[in-house]
Amino acid sequence: MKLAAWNVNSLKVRLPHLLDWLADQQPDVVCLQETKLEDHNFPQADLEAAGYQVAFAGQKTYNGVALLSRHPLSDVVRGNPHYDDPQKRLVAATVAAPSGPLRMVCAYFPNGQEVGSDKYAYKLAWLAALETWLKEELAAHPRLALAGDFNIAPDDRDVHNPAAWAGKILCSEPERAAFQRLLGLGLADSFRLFDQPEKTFSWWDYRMLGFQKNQGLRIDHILLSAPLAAHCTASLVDKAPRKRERPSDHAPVLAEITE
DNA sequence: ATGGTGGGCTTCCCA
Repeated sequence: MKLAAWNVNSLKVRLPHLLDWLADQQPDVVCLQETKLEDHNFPQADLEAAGYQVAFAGQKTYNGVALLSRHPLSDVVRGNPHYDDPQKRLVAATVAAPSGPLRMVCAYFPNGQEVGSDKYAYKLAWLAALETWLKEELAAHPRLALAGDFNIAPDDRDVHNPAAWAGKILCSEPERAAFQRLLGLGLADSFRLFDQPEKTFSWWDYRMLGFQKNQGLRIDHILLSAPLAAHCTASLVDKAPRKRERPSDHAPVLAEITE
């Protein structure tokens, strides 16, 4: 089983990249963020033709998430039942994986813009509500994965220049504490289950030649509940799509789980 | 401290 998460920064623009990447990698489940499409514009036929069932929650201009699965999807939930949010950031579904049902939660965490701003307060409130909901989801679904753009670099290892980013948005202590609370629910950061190359990131600013200089952050994650983490055999960032022309500013992340 | 780039119902907002 190959699970993936990718912030595509406009599915309309990135659909060709996504279709190429699906053909290359053949992931079983993919969580997409920043689709920026209303539901009636979602490219369902193209993705079904590529072999994927889809579930999505989108809106115009901003946000938008989608789940793709080669196995049947059921029990789709859009948004957090504990947090009435006009911003489309969450979609969850149960995947009928060969090894048994897998609860997949696709998330686009708020960016927060700047520590102390209104958007930062929203981010922290959203994180608290996510924790409340996930506790219930985990109780109901022991085999659960939370994947997406967390907009949190959990550790200084996940930051190209920790001194410059210290206390800043995506790296602040309250954000990192919220990430640790998610782990405290019984989730593991799949990437850190393995030895990893230093300076592995998943997002690079379009500006200042960020990618060329590898000035990035690791903010896209796949968290696994214990029964899944126990069977995880690999977790990595696939930088290849970020090297293409007109790329998303994020690279896809992957986790493999033995059947 | 600023600004660089990119996407979007664009002349600003969000990342």
